[in-house]
Amino acid sequence: MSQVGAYASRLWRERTESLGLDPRHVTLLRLVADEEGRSQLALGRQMGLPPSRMVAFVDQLEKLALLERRLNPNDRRMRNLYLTDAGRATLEDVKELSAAHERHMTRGLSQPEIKELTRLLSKVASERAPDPGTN
Amino acid sequence: MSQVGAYASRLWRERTESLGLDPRHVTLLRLVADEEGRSQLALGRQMGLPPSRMVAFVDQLEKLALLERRLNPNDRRMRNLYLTDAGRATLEDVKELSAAHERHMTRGLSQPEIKELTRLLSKVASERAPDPGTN
DNA sequence: TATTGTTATACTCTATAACTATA
DNA sequence: TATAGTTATAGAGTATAACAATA
Repeated sequence: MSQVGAYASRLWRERTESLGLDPRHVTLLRLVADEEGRSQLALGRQMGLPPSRMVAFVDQLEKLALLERRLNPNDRRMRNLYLTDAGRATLEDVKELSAAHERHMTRGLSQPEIKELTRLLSKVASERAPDPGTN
Repeated sequence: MSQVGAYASRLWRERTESLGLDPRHVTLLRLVADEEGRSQLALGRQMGLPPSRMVAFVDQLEKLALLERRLNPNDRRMRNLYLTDAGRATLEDVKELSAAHERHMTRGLSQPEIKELTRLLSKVASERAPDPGTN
């Protein structure tokens, strides 16, 4: 699982680089799209990033004009994040990239095998315990 | 696949830390055990590490007295690597850790499901060109 | 006084290239 | 001159803590 996962991650990284992004940029874009207007810190917590790291990621995406910070008028300490039109367009590209990636990774499997692999991996993922355990 | 793989890698890292090692230390120990007496550079190439990085890894494992450098008498530029008795003992611990890790990751699956998952992942892995993995 | 976001700082990991000792 | 290994150095990525603005 680790080996195949590492391979999938590496290939995904290479694909995202064709958009000038890295996988975490993509994750952030997706999270912003899920619910626009959330604060930097809230998104950072969801991604497991400390506030100081979020600054850099948001800076980079804002520099690429894919998202923008807007001051929250109700609490002017907060910067809420919104996609730009370019950001939305980039997310469409990401979806194509993602579909191509999945097709590539599973190209040796039949359709039923893909379904079964997905089911088994989901089952493994659902067992995820917060505590690594003594076993 | 990426998600489950990342999770498996993180847990494996945490387990190896209980031995004061990291996953690449373990990989290096295993490679040395596979064939003792190979040179640093040869092992570094196999792990995809440049010579300067190998120095640090071997230094660390030698400091822990898990392996040792011996000058090759035929070509005194070469340092060939050998396990110590402590290194062999540690590899036994690694095997237990590894078995526990596998049991933990697959604890939600039945025995036939484990076999099927292994088969499908192997099939996916076999579709790609070999590349030095991180384990 | 607490919270959001930013900046400063230090630490780790890394690759590259200079260096040594052998060949 | 070439090769195995080492050391020096500089760059990227990171976490932590100090800081400014706002509440």
